[in-house]
Amino acid sequence: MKKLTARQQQFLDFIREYIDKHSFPPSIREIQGHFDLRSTKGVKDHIDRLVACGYLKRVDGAARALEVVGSRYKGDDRVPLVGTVAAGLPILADENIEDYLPVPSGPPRTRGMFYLRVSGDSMVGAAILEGDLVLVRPQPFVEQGEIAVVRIGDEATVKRFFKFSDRIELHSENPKYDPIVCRRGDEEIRVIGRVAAVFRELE
Amino acid sequence: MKKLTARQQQFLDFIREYIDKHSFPPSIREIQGHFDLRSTKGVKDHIDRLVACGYLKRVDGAARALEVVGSRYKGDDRVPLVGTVAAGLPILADENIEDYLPVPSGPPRTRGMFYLRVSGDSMVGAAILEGDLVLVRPQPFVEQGEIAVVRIGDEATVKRFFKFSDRIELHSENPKYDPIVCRRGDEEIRVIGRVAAVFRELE
DNA sequence: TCTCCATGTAAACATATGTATAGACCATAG
DNA sequence: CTATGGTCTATACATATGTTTACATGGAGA
Repeated sequence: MKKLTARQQQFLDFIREYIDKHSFPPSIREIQGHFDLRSTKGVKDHIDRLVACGYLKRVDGAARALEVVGSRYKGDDRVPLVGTVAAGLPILADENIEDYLPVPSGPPRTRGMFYLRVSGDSMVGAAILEGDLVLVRPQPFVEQGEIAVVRIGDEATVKRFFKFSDRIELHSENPKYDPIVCRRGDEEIRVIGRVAAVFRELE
Repeated sequence: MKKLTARQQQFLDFIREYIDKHSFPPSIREIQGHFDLRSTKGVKDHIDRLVACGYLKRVDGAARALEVVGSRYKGDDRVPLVGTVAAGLPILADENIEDYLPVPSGPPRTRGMFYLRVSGDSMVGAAILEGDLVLVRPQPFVEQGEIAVVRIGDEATVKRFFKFSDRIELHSENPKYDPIVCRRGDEEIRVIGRVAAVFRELE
């Protein structure tokens, strides 16, 4: 990513601040006004360069169709909160979306990710408590021992996932609960995704 | 806040989704296109009503100047990540800001709040692990037993806070560590704020 | 039934906004 | 020095976009 000149940085900063304040991007003439320019051309030049360098994206011709690259200022680092784990399916249906929440620490890819509220105390050993939100990255397989959201029959739960040649084991992180062992022919288990993060509000 | 009709809700939802996807709001004609309308008037009517009911804000006449009310889609629900607890002060200096992160579950007031990275394992019993981010709401006092960020002399730590007539006790949630007891005349303790939430990325 | 209201069509219209052409100024690298 | 690129003025133009007037439809409730 090419280095920006001081001036270019000023333009980018202004666009960011404007979006922060208004929640939509500025028009070219508004930028022009902010920098006290007599022509829109200068602004256009800067925007074109910021786009060329990858700091901005835009839709040509459309009004205020600017997007600051770098996720922090993009809308789609929000993911839906789709329901409660172990609350039965379908957990991924659109109608189940309770809210849209942002993801702290803009992760590399939020695409497709979603939050799920945890019920039960089976993962306290992993510092995941009842009521916590887990951020789920959907994927069909997880690494040995990773914390996953899995579907068992009609229910979704959070467990530590182990796969062996002849069976799958789902371990709770709570001595109160025994591992769930699943062999061929048993009720079907499907991995929904990996738990990428945990969020908890206190009180 | 007046209840919305199903149709109005659809329009609001679409605007949200559009912003999520593009990071800037749709134009009236884009909304029109999405709902397969033959006229822009219907859209205008809906937007006017959504504005009247307080679900949207907008700048009249300006292109794409829509804002979904509820802050969730506004930029300013971000709070700074200012450093690491127990890493020494000053933790609130501007120069210490490492990043700006969003707060899931749009809390009532993010104003003044900030994230702090936890070092050490003294709060594992409260499911707060090394490396977690704690969201801190600055306040000079906390309730009995609440988890607080406190400054002891030159250092900031996360502890459970108890105040008695003659002393203050700071309890770890880890049997390895004894409570810190502080009486008048001892090193000064100052409450920086209450831990309002915890965020952890796995791996 | 009649009215009201949410919803929509149709067609202009006004203006907000992006784009283009032509050229100037200036610092800096070659 | 000379060329290049970054920055900007001036002006005009094209079009994307919001606004408005007039009227139609269909369901819910008085």
